[in-house]
Amino acid sequence: ENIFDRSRMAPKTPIKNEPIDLSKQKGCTPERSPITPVKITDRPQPDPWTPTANLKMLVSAASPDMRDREKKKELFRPIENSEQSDTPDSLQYDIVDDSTVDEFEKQRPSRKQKSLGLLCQKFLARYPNYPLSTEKTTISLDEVASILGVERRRIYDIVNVLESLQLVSRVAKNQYCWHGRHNLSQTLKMLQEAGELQYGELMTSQHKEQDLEYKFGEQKKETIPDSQGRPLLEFSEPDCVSASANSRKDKSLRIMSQKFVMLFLVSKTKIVTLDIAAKILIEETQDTVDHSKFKTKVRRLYDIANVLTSLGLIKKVHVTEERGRKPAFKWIGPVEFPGKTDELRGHSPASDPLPGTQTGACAQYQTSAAGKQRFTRHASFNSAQPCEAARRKVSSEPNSPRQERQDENCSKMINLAAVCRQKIKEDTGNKACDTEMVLNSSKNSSTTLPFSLLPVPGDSDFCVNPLPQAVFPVVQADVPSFSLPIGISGQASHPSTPAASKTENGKPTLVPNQPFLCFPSSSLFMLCGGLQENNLSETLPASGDVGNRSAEAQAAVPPTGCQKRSSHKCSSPPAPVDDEEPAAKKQTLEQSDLPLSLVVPKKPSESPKAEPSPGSGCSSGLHLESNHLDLAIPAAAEAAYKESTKALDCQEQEKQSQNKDTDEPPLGNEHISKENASQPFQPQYLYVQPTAGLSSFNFLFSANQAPGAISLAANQLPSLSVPCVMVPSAALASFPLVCSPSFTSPLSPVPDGSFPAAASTNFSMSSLASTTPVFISTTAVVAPKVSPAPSVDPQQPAHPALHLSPVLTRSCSAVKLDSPVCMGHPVTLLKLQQPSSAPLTPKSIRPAHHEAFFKTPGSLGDPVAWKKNEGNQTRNVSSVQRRLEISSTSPD
DNA sequence: CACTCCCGCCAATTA
DNA sequence: TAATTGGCGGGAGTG
Repeated sequence: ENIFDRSRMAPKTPIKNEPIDLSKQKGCTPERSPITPVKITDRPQPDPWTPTANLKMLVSAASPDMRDREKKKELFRPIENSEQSDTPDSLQYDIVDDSTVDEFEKQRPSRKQKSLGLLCQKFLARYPNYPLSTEKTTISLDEVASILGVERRRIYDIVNVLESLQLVSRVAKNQYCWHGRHNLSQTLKMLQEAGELQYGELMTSQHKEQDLEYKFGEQKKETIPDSQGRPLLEFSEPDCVSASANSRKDKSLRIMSQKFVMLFLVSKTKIVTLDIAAKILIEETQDTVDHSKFKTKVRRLYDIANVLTSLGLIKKVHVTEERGRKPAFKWIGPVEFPGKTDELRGHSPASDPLPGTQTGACAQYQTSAAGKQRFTRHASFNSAQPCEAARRKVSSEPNSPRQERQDENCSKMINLAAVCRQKIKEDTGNKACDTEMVLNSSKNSSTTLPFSLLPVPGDSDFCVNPLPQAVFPVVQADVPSFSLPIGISGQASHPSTPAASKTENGKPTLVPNQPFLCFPSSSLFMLCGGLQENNLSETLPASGDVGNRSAEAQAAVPPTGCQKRSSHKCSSPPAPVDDEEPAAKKQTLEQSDLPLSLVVPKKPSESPKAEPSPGSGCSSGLHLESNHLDLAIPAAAEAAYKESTKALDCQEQEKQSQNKDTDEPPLGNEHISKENASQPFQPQYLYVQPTAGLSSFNFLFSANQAPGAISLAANQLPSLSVPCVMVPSAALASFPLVCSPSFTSPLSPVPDGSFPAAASTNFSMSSLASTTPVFISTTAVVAPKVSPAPSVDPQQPAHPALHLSPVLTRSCSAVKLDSPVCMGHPVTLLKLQQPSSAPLTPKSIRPAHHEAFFKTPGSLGDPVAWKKNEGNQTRNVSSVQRRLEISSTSPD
């Protein structure tokens, strides 16, 4: 807290605060004291206060509340860090730009600033995603409310949702216990299972449910009506545990939240429209859907969605239907929880080896709850009973579990990697689609998008689960080597890591090299893989210019990357919320916290770091900035990181990287890789987050040069000359991997023409802007068609429009063979319009700032500070990145 | 105008 | 009874 506060503080202080400070301090932020107004540079007087502002000041002076709000605003900025904040030491970075931006914002607190999503981010920023087992953080509602400058009511909104996912649990009045995401995957799994039971039926029976959902929400209702309500309820009802009191609670936001999440997990497409969700959630009301009630439900869903978005579990999208476009949310969190892991199973309380597992969750729950309370209401999982038992049993503290969890995470990650690999292989073998399908198969026969299914790595958690089946939609095996976050890969290589052992479950076959990367959807990542080593079938080293560029980019990036976000400076904003927002609104990222290691800012602004190779189209264009390998795995990674790192070299790397941050720009990867030993050189991919404009596409650029290294399946991607692959975000989400195929001449026109300059790496997205969806397949380009009206027939696999058009699907299977990757653009490209690099926003325009950021704002001054907390740094970075993006995007 | 969703009243629960 | 929670919906901000 303190941390950001400072930064915040500083800035604001000058103006409003001063008068206020006194008062503020009292309650809110004591922390401030330490603050030194570091960068205030700008902060200056902010802005001319508008009359309103003045008024506010006065008011605030008079009323504490106002002050609080003010604070919020202020804090607001800092918040971005939030995620990472837990480790907060280094925070400074923000400062720099803030001034400009902040001021604006400050001045007129737009509604957005007050949004629940933002608030949630701030909230999340305060706590580590993967808290150490030992530490248990308790959250005081009052405290948080005051710190964040909001009314307590709002905190409840956030906490209730978090509670539904077991990120927190209520310990006592006004007291919540922060668990972090350790249990998230388990929780999700439980929800998924519950969801299948409840909703699944529908689905299975009706297959389409989802289709319907997105397609026709209403119709669906009909079909499902009965089933829906009831089953859902069950789940929702905690009763199992102790239903006792629920009246009110039943409706509670938390239950709604769980149901909402269940819908995503059950959904094939992973896309749920608001109205459908509302209808489903109204359950009982099915019949009489009051309009008002519906409206209310929708409002609540927005609340929930905002929180989930902040967690990086979903993102806003629009589904275009016949009727028009509807707001919808897409699940970008982990998708498959292969149940397998023991833990996941969860049900068996006793069995769990790890506390972390469900049981663990339960335990925590209990523990936290131990005292008493509400868990009854909370636990809505069906499994509750077991849980209870478990809980009771488990009185053990959460802590221990946590640690284990972390380990688990690591292992999980590893597993994932393994899985991924396998998948890849499989995919390669067949169509990825198929595999996916299979995986998913459970539910949908319909071809959903192949990719959609994939587990997304939003968080490490996701990764965590061993996906037995997990398939990566990835194209082919191409790259077998995704480098996972280093840690992982490293681990893989090093047996020593415990994780590895654990991982086993998923697949024994972990290959060291094989790392996978999970991308959080939002940002750009560089992935390092040992391409060379492996041959990525797909990844072609882009030999050509592209390659070079990419290489350059790599070089540039890596270094930065190496720094990892730790270097915050690099900060490429990970598509922080804002960015996306423009497009989809935001993912906010939860991920942010994650270690996205390689996040690249989309914005072209300049890549601060990269610059050395300014030319490199990629870098320049994309801005890749920082990034680091780790990234791949998101949050988990972090956790894993820490621990694993130790085991591995990661730490060292990080540190080094950190150290280097500033210094070494290029080569980060190498360093890392070396350290890892596992891979000398990792091919890197850059994943570019969809910018606002491009929301739908994701690009992956191969960074590596190594040309020959990759042997694609010969043909696989031949067609694409472009080094980059665009993937529809949707697809991407599902896929962890994307490979850039070849190098080919840069300029070679892309079929679609979509990438004019593909070669150059600079995408001019503009071309893309055209709504036409572009598919890039090695072999063929498929024109996606939108099939708006899916055949209702359940049998037919009509895909929801959203997903790839059926064609794709098919094509995938068909085509895919050839091309490793199927790129479908999901639905229509809604947001492509802007090229990522696109128009800089005014803010973005200013290079100076960015650089500053990158350089590290706060840090500029002292890198050292940063270094202190490595872990933190990462986070910080991310935050920074976000920030950047935000700034850049915001204008939009 | 539609979509979002902030705000905060006020009831249900708890302490 | 007071405080804490949190449902709920008016209505404002955005696009």
